[in-house]
Amino acid sequence: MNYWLVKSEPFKYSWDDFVKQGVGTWDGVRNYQARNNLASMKLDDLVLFYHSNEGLEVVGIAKIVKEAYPDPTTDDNRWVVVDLVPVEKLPNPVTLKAIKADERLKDIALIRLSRLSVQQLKKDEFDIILSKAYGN
DNA sequence: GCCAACGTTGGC
DNA sequence: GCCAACGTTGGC
Repeated sequence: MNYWLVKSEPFKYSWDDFVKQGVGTWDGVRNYQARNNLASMKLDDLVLFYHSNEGLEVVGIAKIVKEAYPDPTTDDNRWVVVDLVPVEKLPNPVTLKAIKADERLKDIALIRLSRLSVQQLKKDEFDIILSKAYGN
């Protein structure tokens, strides 16, 4: 089982849009590193949903329901998408600020590679973020 | 709205 | 194959 974090700008595609839709296709990735991560996602992997630009916080958990297949929004066969479904909205969103403030999360891609839109998380990092979401 | 970080493109 | 120029992302 792997753990991931994806970023979306809420005014384009927010967590609420995602929930309304039920199944979300993660399309439009045009970056090789992000694409490679998409291609590595396995069924039932868990994915944190982060709002970039506005909100700047992890808002929910999703999971993979369909592994990588060619991106239907382009003819270019280099790009792939995955399908996700919402699992749960976090009771307390975890802000970028809170993540930055945690010594144990210093090295996660969200901080180190802030521009990467699809990132892998270690289980530890995933658990730390969730503990903040469910703790007080 | 600015700017840093980083990926991509294209000339040589 | 290097590197400058440029575009994009995303935090502030």
